[in-house]
Amino acid sequence: MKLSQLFTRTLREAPSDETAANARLLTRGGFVHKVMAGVYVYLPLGVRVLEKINRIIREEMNATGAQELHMSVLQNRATWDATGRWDGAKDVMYQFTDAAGHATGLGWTHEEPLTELARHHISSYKDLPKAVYQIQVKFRNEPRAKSGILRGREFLMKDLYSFHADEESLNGYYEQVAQAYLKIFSRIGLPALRTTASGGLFSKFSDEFQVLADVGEDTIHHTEDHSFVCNADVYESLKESGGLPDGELRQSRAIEVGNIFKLGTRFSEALGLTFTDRDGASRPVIMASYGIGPGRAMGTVVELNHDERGIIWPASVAPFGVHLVDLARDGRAERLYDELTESGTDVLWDDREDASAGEKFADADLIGCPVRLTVGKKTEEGKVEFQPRSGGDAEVIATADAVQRLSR
RNA sequence: CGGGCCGUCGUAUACCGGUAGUACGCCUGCUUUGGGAGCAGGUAGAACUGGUUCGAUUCCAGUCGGCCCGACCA
Repeated sequence: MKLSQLFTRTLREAPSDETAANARLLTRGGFVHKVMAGVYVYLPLGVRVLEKINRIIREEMNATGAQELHMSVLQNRATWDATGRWDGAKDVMYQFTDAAGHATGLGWTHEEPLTELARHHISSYKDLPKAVYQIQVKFRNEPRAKSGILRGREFLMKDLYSFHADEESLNGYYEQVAQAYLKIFSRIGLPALRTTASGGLFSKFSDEFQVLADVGEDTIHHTEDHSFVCNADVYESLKESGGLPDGELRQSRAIEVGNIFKLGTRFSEALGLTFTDRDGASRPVIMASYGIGPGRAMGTVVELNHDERGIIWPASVAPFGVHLVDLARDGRAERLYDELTESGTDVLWDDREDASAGEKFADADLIGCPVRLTVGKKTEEGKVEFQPRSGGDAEVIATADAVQRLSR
């Protein structure tokens, strides 16, 4: 990608009304654009990051045997009346009447429509277990959007739903997904803590995945080594029942990047999702749901990985692997760009004629690709300056070595 | 939804009851190129409505909008 062709440009200063680091840096770098409170456009650079996050999620979800589908955003009232949640959700769900007079809503979660859908495809114990997921936009009329892209009214969610004939199957898959979640966050570069939370519907507890950060809106209690972590909802009841480990627990703010939840038969019973068991009896399907917010994960990565000059993306989710600063504009950078591209490395080539060296370096720091390569008049023929964004000394190496190092 | 702060060119800011200025951006020309270049010229702005006033961008009220704290967040 040539920087001269990029749709967006960077801003020298952040909008004065944004205080969250993720909003300030993502806006300055041209990753996102705020339309209104809690509603952000993802610009080309932002989409590249999101797509890398989503690819990781898909790989790990597919590895559990789950299959991707794509639900509708428009939902009808009848589905929601089956569980009584049409009225119950009226504060959070965008509801309206369409031109034909039908009560319609925008999806803020998909348990009801997904359960209804599953009735068409699950009717026997032989059809179980099954798991499907989507990466979809969700709408929630949040009373207070906040913290840049961390809490919006329109946001992406990966939601996975699993269907089981018995609890043993449910518990086994639930644990499998918990492990997949830890793997996903690790690959994204987020040190997520599996956190005991209130169970709500079916089981005593659910699991949240929390990343320590001061901008987080959750409070968690944990041992120093994080071998035990619980959220504020269950802290008191664990304390009363002696469920806490010995010793002093720390209290920290954290961002919830994922949540997994056993639903039991709440939705299957309400919507008539049953299966016929071996003995011929009709039983409700046992369900669980599992969510990750890819946009929130992206914002969390920025919160954890930046300095005063800009973002420092982990290689796994960086918009480009390499930011190639071309100060010489004599064809050498272009040859390097071609070589790197052919070897499978994503390169953002700053080929601008009218930008100063300082501006190019500043933009490279701001956009935050993990490696900056510089070709300038000072650079010897056949050499290139290699500078990791995360810090450390710049080194001048042969272009061939740079290509080899980056293609690994 | 309660509380607080705030709305001035695209962005960041200044000033002022009477003419809206600066920097960056953007456009033109020339000169520049290893840490946000220089010169010259140009472009573009007071959220909306009402009130006070001879006169309001400025003061007052309402509306709309943004941020922060809290409540809320299957």
